[in-house]
Amino acid sequence: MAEVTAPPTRRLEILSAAAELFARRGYHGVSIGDLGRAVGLTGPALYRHFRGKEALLAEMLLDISDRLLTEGERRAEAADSPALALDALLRWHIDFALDNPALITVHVRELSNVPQPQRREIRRLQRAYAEEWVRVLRLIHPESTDDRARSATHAVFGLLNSTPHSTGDLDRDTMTELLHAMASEAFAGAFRS
Amino acid sequence: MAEVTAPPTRRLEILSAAAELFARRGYHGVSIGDLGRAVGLTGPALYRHFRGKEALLAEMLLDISDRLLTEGERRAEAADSPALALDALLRWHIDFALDNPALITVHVRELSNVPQPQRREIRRLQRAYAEEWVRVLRLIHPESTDDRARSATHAVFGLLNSTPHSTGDLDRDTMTELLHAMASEAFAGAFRS
DNA sequence: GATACCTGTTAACGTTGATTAACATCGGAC
DNA sequence: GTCCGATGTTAATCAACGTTAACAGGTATC
Repeated sequence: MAEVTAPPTRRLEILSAAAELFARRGYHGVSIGDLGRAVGLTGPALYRHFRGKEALLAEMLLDISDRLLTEGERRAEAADSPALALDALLRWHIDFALDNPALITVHVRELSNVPQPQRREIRRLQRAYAEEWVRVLRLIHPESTDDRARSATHAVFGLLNSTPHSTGDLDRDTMTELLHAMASEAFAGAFRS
Repeated sequence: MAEVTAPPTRRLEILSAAAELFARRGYHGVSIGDLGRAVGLTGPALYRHFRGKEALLAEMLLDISDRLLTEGERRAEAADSPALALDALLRWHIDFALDNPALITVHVRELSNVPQPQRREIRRLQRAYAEEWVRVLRLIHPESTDDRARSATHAVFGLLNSTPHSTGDLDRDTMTELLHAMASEAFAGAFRS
């Protein structure tokens, strides 16, 4: 019995292919037919797995936002000091971005195409994730302000999420260390008066 | 014939409105009708000013790429030292991004929707602009590599271009100095062994 | 004051796209 | 062996979109 529902490998396969295509051509630039073809099916077959194109995008973004927030909070709270918590957030985000460049791209670009009930929830998760960074930053720099920490956080997100546009000149480990060094110093610079 | 062409104020008005809409909803998410309505016209009226939707986007991206490159090179070469040239590039890019958040967004997202003859030219300009940064960085850090400088440059572009996503919490001057400090330190961190 | 060009408009066309309907196959439960 | 749910397919529907055609007003020039 072990399993409650059959392994939904098809859904995941579709979501993965869709992320790739949405990242490359944008949500509206990809048709249901394209999506099906990418996994060896016809367009209408997708309706056996998703309510529609918007629902597919919504599920994708919800999943990303939730993973970022949940694991980010977990690692930050497991750290022994604010400085180490920031380091944990940085490493988690960098790993995620390097592992899932397409997801990061879609996450940052396509929110506006998600219909309302779920758009609000995704926004909430994204905001909560950013606020976790702000919280940790304020512990390290209590003399600063939330606004400044928030702007610095978004700037560092931009830096880390630039990964997809970097044509893989550097190997993975080098890239990880480069991004970590740049982001750390960027934060330091943000709070040096 | 005195005048070669009448002052193309309508064209500029359309381009400006289109940048705003493309940034918010994506190229395919905006119809010709939307574009016309945004400037108080009907859709087909746009064909009096542009060959079509793709041509409009192409012109927009060509103009941005050219302005970034031309003025960037001008300022970098007017500087008295590599360090000052980098500073000039930073200030130019920050000013441009804060002045034209919508253009920056479109510039970075919609290249794939430009048809081929012009897509290649835009790519060329974008690459040349990035290479100008790489060139200046290598003058400052001759012990590093082009690959590393290129990756660092793209990361800093990501940081600077995050502006549009930052909900204007900070005033313009504060934001300028924050971005400048973060980007400068990010570069420093990229080349500290 | 007729002519022509510039800049609009509305109506029509052809295509594409998301979605749904109707029908097929297949594997397991009974 | 039959029945059924899960998962596909192809054909049909309906709206939206980019583009073009046909037509109109205004201004400027001769």
